[in-house]
Amino acid sequence: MSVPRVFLVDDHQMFRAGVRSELGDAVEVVGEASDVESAVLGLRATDPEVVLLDVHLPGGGGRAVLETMKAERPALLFLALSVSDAAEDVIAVIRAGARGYVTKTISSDDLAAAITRVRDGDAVFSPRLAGFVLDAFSGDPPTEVTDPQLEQLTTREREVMRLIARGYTYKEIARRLTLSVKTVETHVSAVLRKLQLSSRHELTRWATDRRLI
Amino acid sequence: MSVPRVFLVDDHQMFRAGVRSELGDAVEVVGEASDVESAVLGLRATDPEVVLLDVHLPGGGGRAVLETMKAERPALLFLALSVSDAAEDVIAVIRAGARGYVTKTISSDDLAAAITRVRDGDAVFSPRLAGFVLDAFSGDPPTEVTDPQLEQLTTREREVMRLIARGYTYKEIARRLTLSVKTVETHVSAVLRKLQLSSRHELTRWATDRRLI
DNA sequence: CGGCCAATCGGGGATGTCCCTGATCCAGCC
DNA sequence: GGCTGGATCAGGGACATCCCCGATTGGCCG
Repeated sequence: MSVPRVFLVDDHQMFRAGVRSELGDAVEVVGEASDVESAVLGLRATDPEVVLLDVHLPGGGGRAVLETMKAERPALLFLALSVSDAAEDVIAVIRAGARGYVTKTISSDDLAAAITRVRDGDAVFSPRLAGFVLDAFSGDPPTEVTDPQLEQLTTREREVMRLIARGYTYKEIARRLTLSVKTVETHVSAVLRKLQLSSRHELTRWATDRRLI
Repeated sequence: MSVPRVFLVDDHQMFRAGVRSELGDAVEVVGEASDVESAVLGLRATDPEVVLLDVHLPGGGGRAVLETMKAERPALLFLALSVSDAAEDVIAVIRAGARGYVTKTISSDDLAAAITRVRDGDAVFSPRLAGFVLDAFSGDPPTEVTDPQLEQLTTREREVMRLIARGYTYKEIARRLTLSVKTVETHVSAVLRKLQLSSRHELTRWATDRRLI
């Protein structure tokens, strides 16, 4: 069994050095990059089996790399890597086609095992994430808080509201939730009307005041 | 000149490995830890000059380590290290006694230089952070910050930038400053280009982090 | 004087935002 | 079966945002 050929994408030079140093024998690092553009160029020029992909990346985030490459190289396997264990980050990157998601607290042994398993076709998740990942793909959203204002909103409207408050465009939200832009517009209108607000900027402030983001 | 004796505190094993691997000759790593408790124990048992301290740490955060140790070992120098460049994080850890703050996007050369400078008594900050850190501690003089990013902006651009970050539309800003909408557009474009941002939403976040609103 | 730059304004165009009307599908309820 | 409400989508329009191109004025400096 040969070691997996891996491409590293992470904007932290120190972290990339750690991966090379700790996984030296367990994987073969065929290239690395620190932003979206150089990642795409590097992936085109090399032939890795697994891409270790940081989620937070200058130039568009890890999803940008994923979406660009999966069209031209569908066989490429992505293992997402992040400091964040937020459900949205996980779900978004999995929806975009990643075959696994681990946090940066992972040990070198576990990371080597995760890379190998992804190379062999498995999906891999950090233990803490496994639960709600399955939850998100086969169940209804977890319990919501009971805020009199928030209660007026349907669950779908609440999802859209959070993304709006974070500055995502309608188009981005549509892609993220697998909806049409028009449906997003409908939900946004409903949210603004129910909360008696008049723009996404006011909504951002409203959500920030309530610590919803 | 001997190399600095360094103690690493970071919950990412991979990152610690990166530091050891990249800074191998420039520093002497006398110990490391991945959480608050073992950091305190390790620091008592060793004699480092500089502690490289992650801000987000299981068991109470980097501040917990700082506050525990500065009582029993006041001469210990702390260089805070974080993925975050948010003003709150920086200010809190500096208040607690850290002598510097760098983000994890730092290169190995810069990190080695930063550690040595802290060992020699300097305070070190990532370029992007230097401005508002000084601002936050230099007290009342509302002198414009010496932020390299902010300095690129002309006075008029700064006025427009503040209003944009507060959510005013171009039309409202034009009326308020007695300008044409087109002039406002010009200024906004210049601000976004100079700060390398791509939308008013990002600008809002940028300004909020820097306490400019 | 000639060059540079901050500040001001315009045309035109590509998107993004927000609202209006109207439509279909499905689930629960009386 | 009829009714209601949640979720989905479409067309069209008004306006906002952001970019490209351009222009003029005034001040400062070598």
